[in-house]
Amino acid sequence: MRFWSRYFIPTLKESPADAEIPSHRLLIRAGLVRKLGGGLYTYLPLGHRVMQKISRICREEMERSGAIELSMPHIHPAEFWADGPRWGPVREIMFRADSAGAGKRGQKEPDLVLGPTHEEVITPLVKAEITSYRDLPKTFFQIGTKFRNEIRPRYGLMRAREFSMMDAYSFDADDQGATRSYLAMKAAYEAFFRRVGAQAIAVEADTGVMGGSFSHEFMVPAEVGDNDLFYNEESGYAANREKARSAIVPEGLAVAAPEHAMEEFPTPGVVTIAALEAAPYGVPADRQFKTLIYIGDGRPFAVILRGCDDLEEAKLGSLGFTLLRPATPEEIEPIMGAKPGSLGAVRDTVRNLPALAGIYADHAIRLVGNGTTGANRDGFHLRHVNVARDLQITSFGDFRRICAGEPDPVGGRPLKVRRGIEVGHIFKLGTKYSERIDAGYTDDKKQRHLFVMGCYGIGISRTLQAVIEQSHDGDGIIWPWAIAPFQVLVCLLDPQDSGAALVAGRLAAAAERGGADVLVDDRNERPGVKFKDADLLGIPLRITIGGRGLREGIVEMRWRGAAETLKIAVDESEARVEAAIRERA
RNA sequence: CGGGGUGUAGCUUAGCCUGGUAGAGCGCCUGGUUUGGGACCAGGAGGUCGCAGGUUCGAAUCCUGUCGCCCCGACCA
Repeated sequence: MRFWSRYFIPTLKESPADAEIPSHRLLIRAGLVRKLGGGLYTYLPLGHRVMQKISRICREEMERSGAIELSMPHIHPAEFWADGPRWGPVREIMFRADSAGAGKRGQKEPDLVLGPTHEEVITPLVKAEITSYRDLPKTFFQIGTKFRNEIRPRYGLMRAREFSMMDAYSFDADDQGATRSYLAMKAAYEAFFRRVGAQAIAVEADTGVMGGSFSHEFMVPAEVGDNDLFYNEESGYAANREKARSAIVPEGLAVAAPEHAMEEFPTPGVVTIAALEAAPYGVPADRQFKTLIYIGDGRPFAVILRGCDDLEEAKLGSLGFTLLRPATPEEIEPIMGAKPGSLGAVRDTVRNLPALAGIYADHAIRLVGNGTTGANRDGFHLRHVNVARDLQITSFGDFRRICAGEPDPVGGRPLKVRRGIEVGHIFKLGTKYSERIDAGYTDDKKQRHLFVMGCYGIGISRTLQAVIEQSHDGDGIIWPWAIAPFQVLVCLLDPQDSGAALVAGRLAAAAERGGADVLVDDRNERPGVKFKDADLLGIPLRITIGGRGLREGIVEMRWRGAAETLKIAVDESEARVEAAIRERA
């Protein structure tokens, strides 16, 4: 039981100017956090309590799933990262942790870095400590601080540079085992998000820089989220934008037969899809082939899409490149023979075909069949180009960005789209990390194999804010019972009245017997101030004790977010409060 | 890193265009009156106007640079 007058809950009437979204404003106004710098926050006592509760529930669910808790350093020798498979892309967001010293070593490669996650630390550990199939499988987890020099911290705890994360790593003997570990973790995640009161849904996700074979993201639907989720409730399909597929191209659709002989025609100055759509050409965008040149790990390659489609860059990851960027016009011209705007992938028109690592076509171009594309000659295009007869294609794949309304790939129902906050992510990694550092075990036939790994993360601090974003009203936060900083607020309107204070003490004790964390507002403030603060803090159950009620022999009980106030007789109030709490908890 | 914005008291801000003693509300301190939805009165403390240069008799205000922060883009838990 804590007394507000002796605790520390600095609430604010007005929002700080730099908080834009409701959850960020409420974090600050309700006295949960204060900003130290961009993406850096102090957890005040209330915020700290919520973090502790979320962490505890997370720990319980991880342990229930069989995962084993440990704790790794935050500071890592940089060589562990340099030896790992993703140093190149990841180092850009890593802080260096070298001696502040006299600034003498600033330009050198770092000796020490701050951990953004721990695959590069735990894989060598397991390599050294686990050598037999008898010790598998194992899943380890920890809950702690991560450091990422995000290019753009945002929205308070939503994307911070220092944040709290639960990270877990599974090691299995084989692929089936890894899938079992993955599914166990997925179930643990679902239980965790349910318990903390977050309405998170699992969606298929891209594996990104993490690599690996498949993955799910856990998303809290919210307008302020920066992920697009495509879904259909009836079919149960859900995926994020990077991964989402649609069934606009029927299975096994045959490419239309050629209709005419291909022919070149002049298109002076036409370098966009839109210009070719316009008079005098009048070629609809969905009858055009768009040819894009990218550089993947230093090698150029081409992607063909319908003119009306956009490339979903993340989907290029399926081609196996780790560093991707669009090619520059200077890089393109010597290879293709033309500048962007006149490119095509028609056989024999590419000037230096061997320079291309491949020509990858989106399935949807089969819907076009015969269309128009660039001639690899500035100012000329080709019409009556047939996908099968004329285009030089290495392989087909899914590269386009899908749109809401397209049929979902499971049942063909229209896909809907909404925004979401990513609060958790699970990856089936495979052997990407174990192979890199040759981490493996010996089986019962004395054969050596690589560990098949999975890795898993839950943003603890981000979950905190996502819950607020999902559960608030115009007056303040509405905490789910399980993670509320306090579950019961005893609102003592006349702290000077010893009779009222006595009742308050008894009710607070009763609430604690019921299993609640109790805060007593014993401040010398006017009732209006206390009520406003109570709503702002969002403690689930408020018990109000005031002179007016006591004269009638009653106290009041009100659930945050509920419209009605329950009046209960003082004599039965202790039993009623205790019972109400037991029922809720 | 590109684009846009912003920096004045603990918080929210006015003043800046058109240079001339830095103002308000909240919060805080003292006293009094109040006390069921952010009270009222009286008094008070608190600001080298982000920082550094420059222009000027004079700069919060104009110019240059720099730093911080916020928002939009690519990335992430």
